[in-house]
Amino acid sequence: MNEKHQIFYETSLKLVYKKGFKATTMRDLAEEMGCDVSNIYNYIDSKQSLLEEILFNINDLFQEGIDLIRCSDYGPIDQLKQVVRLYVNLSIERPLELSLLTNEWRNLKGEKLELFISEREKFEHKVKSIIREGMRKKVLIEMDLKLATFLFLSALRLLFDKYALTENPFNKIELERQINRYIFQGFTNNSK
Amino acid sequence: MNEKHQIFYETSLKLVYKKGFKATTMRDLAEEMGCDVSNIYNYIDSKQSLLEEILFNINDLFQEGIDLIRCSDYGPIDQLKQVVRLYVNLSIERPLELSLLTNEWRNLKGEKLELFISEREKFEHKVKSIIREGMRKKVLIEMDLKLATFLFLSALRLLFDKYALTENPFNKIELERQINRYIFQGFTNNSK
DNA sequence: GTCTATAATTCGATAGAC
DNA sequence: GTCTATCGAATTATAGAC
Repeated sequence: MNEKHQIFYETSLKLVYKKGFKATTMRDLAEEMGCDVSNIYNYIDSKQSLLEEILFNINDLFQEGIDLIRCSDYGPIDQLKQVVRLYVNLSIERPLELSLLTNEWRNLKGEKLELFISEREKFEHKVKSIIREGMRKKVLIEMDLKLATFLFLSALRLLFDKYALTENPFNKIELERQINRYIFQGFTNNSK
Repeated sequence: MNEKHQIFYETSLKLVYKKGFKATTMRDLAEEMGCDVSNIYNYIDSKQSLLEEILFNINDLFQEGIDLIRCSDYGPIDQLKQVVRLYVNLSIERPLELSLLTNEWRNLKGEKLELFISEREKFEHKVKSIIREGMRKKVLIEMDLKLATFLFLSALRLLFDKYALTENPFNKIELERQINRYIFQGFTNNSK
C-alpha cells in the first residue's frame, strides 16, 4: 500500500462514513481526491474491493485483539474489561472504520459477505465463551447467555458514534472507568 | 391508507430491511409485489416518500411513548423501566421498522433529514432529562450525563436485531426482567 | 499517472393505451 | 388499476491518447 493509496483510503473512509457506501459514487470520490474518475482505478480494482479492504482490515484488529485477551491469564471479568478497552481504543483511534463495520457490511456480496458474517460470529462466540466462564464461576449474574452477550456488546458497538464526529469531554482512562462501572456495577446507586 | 397500500408498505419493509434502502430498486419492489414498476406509483409518490413514511411513522410511536412516560407519576428509575418496556414492545412488534430507523435514516434528504435529526435529538433529550433527575435524587450513579444516556439507550437501540429475524427463547416479560436487572443492577454477581 | 471519451448497464419516473 | 414502452439521468468501469 503506497502513499497515494493511503490518501485515497482515508478520503474514502470520510466520504463513505458521511454518505453511506451505496450513496458514495466514484465521481464523489474523484472530486474529493481532486482527480478524474478513471484515476481511482489506479489505486483500487473496483468500488466493491474498496469496501472489502476497509471492513476486513478493521475486522482483523478485532480478531487479533480478542485472541490476545483469551489466551491471557486474567479471569473472566478482567478479560471482559480488556474487551471494553479494545472497543474504547478502536472507537477513539478508528471511529470511521468502526462505523462502516456496523453500518455497511450488508453491501458486501457473495462469498465476501458470507466470510464477513462468519468472522462476526466467530468474534461473538469468543466473547460469549468468556461470559459463559464468568457465569460458571458465579462472578457474573445468571441469565440467558445469548442475551448477556448481546447486552454487553451493544453498548460497545455503538461507542464509535461518540468519537466519529463529536468532540469529547474526558480522556480514555476516565471513559473506560465509567463504562466499566456502568456495565459491571449497574446504573442504580447502591452506595447509600 | 387503503389495503393495497398496506400490503405494499409491509412488502417494502421486508425488502428494504433485507437489502438496504439504496440497494432496493423499484423493480425489486415490483417483482415482490407481482406487478409492474409503474403500478407502484399508484400507492406512493416516490421512492423517497416511502422511506419518509416508514421512518416518521415509527418515530411517532417513540415520541408518543416517551411523552406518556414523562407525564406519569413514576420516579426516575421506574420511568426508565418504562422506556425499556417501550423498546422491548416495539422491538418485538415492529423490528423491521426499528431496523430502518437506525440504519436507513441517512438516506433521507433535505428538510426531511433535518427534521428527523431534530426529532431524534428531542427524544434523546427527554430520556436524558429523566436520567438527570435520577442522578439529582441520587438513585442513579453519578457519571457523565451524556455518556449515561448513551449507554442506557445503546442496548435498547440494537434490541430489534434479536427479533427481526431470529427466533427467541423467552417471552416479553422475562426478556424485560433480565434487561432491567442487567442495566440497573449490573453484570457482576454481588449476591454472594 | 493523468486526462478525454464513451461503453454498458441500471436507475427512478412517466406517457398513454386499455 | 394495470400494462407496454420508453425517457433522461446516473452509475461503474474501460479504452486509448498523452
